[in-house]
Amino acid sequence: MTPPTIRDVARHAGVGIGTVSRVINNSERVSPETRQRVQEAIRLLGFRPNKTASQLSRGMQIRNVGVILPFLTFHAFTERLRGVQIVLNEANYELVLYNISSPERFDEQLVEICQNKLVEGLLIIALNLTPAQHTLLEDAAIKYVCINDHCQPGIACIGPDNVVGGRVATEHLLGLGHHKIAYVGDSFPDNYGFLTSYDRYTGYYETMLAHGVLPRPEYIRLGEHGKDVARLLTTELLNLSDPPTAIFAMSDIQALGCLAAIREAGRHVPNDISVIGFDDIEISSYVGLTTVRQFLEESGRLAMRWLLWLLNDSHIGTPLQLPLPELVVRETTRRLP
Amino acid sequence: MTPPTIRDVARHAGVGIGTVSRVINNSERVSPETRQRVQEAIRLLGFRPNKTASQLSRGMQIRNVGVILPFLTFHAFTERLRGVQIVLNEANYELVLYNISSPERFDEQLVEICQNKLVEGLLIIALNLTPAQHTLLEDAAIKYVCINDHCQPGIACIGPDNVVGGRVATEHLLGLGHHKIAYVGDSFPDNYGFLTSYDRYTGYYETMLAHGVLPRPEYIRLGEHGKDVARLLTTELLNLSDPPTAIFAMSDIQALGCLAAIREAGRHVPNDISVIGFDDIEISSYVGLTTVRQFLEESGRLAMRWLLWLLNDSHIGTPLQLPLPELVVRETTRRLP
DNA sequence: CTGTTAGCGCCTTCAG
DNA sequence: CTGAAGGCGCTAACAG
Repeated sequence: MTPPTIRDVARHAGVGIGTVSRVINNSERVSPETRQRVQEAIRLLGFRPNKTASQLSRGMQIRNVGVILPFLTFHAFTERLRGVQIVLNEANYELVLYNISSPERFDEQLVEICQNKLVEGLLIIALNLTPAQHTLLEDAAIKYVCINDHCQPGIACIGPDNVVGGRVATEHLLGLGHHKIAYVGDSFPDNYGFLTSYDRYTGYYETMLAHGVLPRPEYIRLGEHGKDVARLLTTELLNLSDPPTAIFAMSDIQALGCLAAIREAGRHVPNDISVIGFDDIEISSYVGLTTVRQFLEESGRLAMRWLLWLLNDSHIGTPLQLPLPELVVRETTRRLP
Repeated sequence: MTPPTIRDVARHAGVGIGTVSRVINNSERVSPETRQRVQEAIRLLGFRPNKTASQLSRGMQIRNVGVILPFLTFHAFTERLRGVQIVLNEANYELVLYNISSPERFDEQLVEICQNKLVEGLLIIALNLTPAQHTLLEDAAIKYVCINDHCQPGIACIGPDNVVGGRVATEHLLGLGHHKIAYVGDSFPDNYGFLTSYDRYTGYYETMLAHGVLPRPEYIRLGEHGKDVARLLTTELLNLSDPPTAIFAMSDIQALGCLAAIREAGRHVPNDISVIGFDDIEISSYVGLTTVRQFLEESGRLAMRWLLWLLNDSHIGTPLQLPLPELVVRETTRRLP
């Protein structure tokens, strides 16, 4: 059944469409009885004005940009959203938020988005595009920028340098005299095909080698993303006959899991063992976690600003760059006695 | 300057509008040269297809609901967003996110939203509506539900019972033998006219009295919302000649501030002093904070489900109820020796 | 106060 | 392959 239109209502109420329009727009120039009749017809038919038509007719066009991301529940993502909002508040765009519930649904949703033509631009956070998906977007004339670890050439993309970040973390630990340094992170590649963990691990591995210390296989603990898995992995580490004196967790959330495991084991941070995370989400400052900052909010700001340029100046300006990951020393790392 | 239309492009390229339409929709049935010419004209004029017209013409209507909230940066709000998303993922609505940057702008934005007619429904989080704003929304035929402490009669609204929550927290502390209990919270009413702090304080105050202990004025510390202010207030408390043995912070974020101050003062939680928060945001489980749970995610779910009912069944069903606030005991409270 | 008439910008036949 | 015409559902002048 095609939904009822203003014309159906008019016929039903025995009035002209102009009157119906007046009623739904609360114009004064309608007699109470007529209004009454029209409103009844509206209720009867379950009529709901078509916003699209209304907008078109009144010549106003609402500009939307979309943000699409996999986990609204991840701090590293919501914190970027803040940056996005900051930029958008100035611009005259509405923000449409798409949250991918599972990897499989991403493609579906992208197709929908392209068909809808609701948004003019799309900010794609932590999601890898296939070539097919690129052309899909191009064809739909939807401009997009990605926040992503691995920037593909020719597409607007910003992201942190995770290898450098891994190095920064590892050098900090090494500089404190630690050699028995463990790595706790996501298995790579993860479900979304991401290599974040791999890169941070690479930074760790190379730095260790460069300093002449060979990372021990039993110190590398990989698992699904999340605090609890990290907690388990850390417990395993602590139970080793020769446990590490420091842990580099690939994310702050996982670092919090490490902290929990260490506390449960009755050990103390940073006296017994040092922990460094990665991301510098807001929580970290609250709990005093030493970490590597990757400028989350700023990445949201930059990316959205770039998208807006694309939309309005229609040429990629100077590619925007994020600062390199930066060490933030707080209270969970300490010089090895 | 009114933006160029498909007709301008057609004239410029010396073709019919049908051809232009075909080009922008990637139809096969266009000769390469013609397409070339059209695309040039498009670029030249900076033409961008009008999505509204396109949608209308192709008979598709996108349903949007909006969520409007004051601080995207507040955990208590973003966690509700998750619940919203969960419900929305099933339904066929897009989510438009409005972030209020300042109290003054709220009214403006609301007016815009009503004029736009972009969204059919609105979920209003932690924002008080004036009667004028109610009728504004009614007139625009925008259904709405509020997540709010104080439900006004006749409008769809759900929210936690803060007085009960305050009682729960206070009773817990009292039950542990504490009498010297401080309250750290927002000044009331806050900038947005909210009485959240007042209500939680009321729960605290009444419970104290009911147990025959008179709250001491110097134990009541009010200030702006945030971790750092709470930290300062707590330091003041600790410097009192007769400091409290327990603190009830009106939010988990503020409780974290208390924890920081206590740590800085060289005291230990929960041995020297107990702390209980309010909200049970995710961070709290990470840091082991005892708190009062107010079912954030669930409130988002319920509210959005309600809104969807309003939109599609057009009558308020049984008002949805949130569970009462509930004690979550973790590691920051302890029986008074 | 109310019905009628033009469009809004685009897509989709339908002839050519 | 391409141009012209009709219509999507609604609003905004107009006449009555």
